[in-house]
Amino acid sequence: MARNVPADPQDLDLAGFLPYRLSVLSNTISEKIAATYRREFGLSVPQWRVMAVVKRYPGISATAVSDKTAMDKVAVSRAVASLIDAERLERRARPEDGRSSALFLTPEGLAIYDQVAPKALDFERTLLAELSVEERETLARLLGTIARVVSPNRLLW
Amino acid sequence: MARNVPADPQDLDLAGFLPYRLSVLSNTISEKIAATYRREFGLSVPQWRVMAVVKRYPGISATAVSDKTAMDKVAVSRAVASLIDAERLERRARPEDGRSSALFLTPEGLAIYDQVAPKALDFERTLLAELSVEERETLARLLGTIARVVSPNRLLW
DNA sequence: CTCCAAAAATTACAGATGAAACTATTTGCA
DNA sequence: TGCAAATAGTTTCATCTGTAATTTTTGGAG
Repeated sequence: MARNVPADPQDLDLAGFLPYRLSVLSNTISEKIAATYRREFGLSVPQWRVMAVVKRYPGISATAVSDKTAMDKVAVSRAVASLIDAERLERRARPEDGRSSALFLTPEGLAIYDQVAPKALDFERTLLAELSVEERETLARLLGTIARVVSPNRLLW
Repeated sequence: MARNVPADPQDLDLAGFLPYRLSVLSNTISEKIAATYRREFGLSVPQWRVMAVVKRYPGISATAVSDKTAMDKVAVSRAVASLIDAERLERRARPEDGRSSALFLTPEGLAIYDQVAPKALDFERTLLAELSVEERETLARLLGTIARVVSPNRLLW
């Protein structure tokens, strides 16, 4: 069997390495949430993110969606195209700027949103169920501090 | 301009939604670390993860690497194949089980590990620089609690 | 005005990824 | 012993993803 070598202080123990733990945790969580709306509505993660942002900011442009979600602009473009194709999103021309367009949920898109959003929030509640209110606030604050270290210019948080 | 619609309690505000924040934060961090070792050593994230685990557990099998890292077995297989090709990893047959094999870092692999690991740890230190020792412990504990909710059967943490 | 750099969005291409099928080996057990 | 089921790992194929190039439109310098 594999031997467990004594830890060198220079050594990187993945199990205790914050970036790694965040990555595994985040991927596991994202995959679980995505599985539900993929199965029920055929939505991908980028598609769902676009829908959530457009719901909150009706008439937003694709570039602004990209800024708000830290998604690649190509990913946004593709998600928007497929959502429009599925008649879940509508694009209207902007009179004041012919380069960009304004995005809105269609009634069908809104109906889907109204089914998915509560499930996502339920899932978050489950995640946080074992933390006290103070612990939740602490977690949010600590993640915020780290986020600001990583991307100081990001406005989202 | 896009209007900011008043928040419905049923609404999902991405900026405050934990799974989303974790995802953006984790992807940003992973990308920053990966950029350094990709540029300097041509290592991908899966490759680096395999190297880190093999360093810690010499002679480990590919399946065990997959379990420890929550990586897909296909991803491990490909990372191992490319690392062997680059002579950074060595595969030895297991006399007791012809299906699996034992993985080791080559001297070159170890030399790379010894250069990358300190940089990764430095990066982690930077991330945590603005947190007190107690806050770091709290963060680790809170993430651990959530991780156990998400995957109770996972042994890693 | 006219021209050109910059911005919004899409397209093209190449590399990464994951599910499912496949091969090889081992194990359990009738 | 013999053989079905399970396990380790690889390959295939279709899809996804990111980078770079392209298109269209705008806005500002001269």
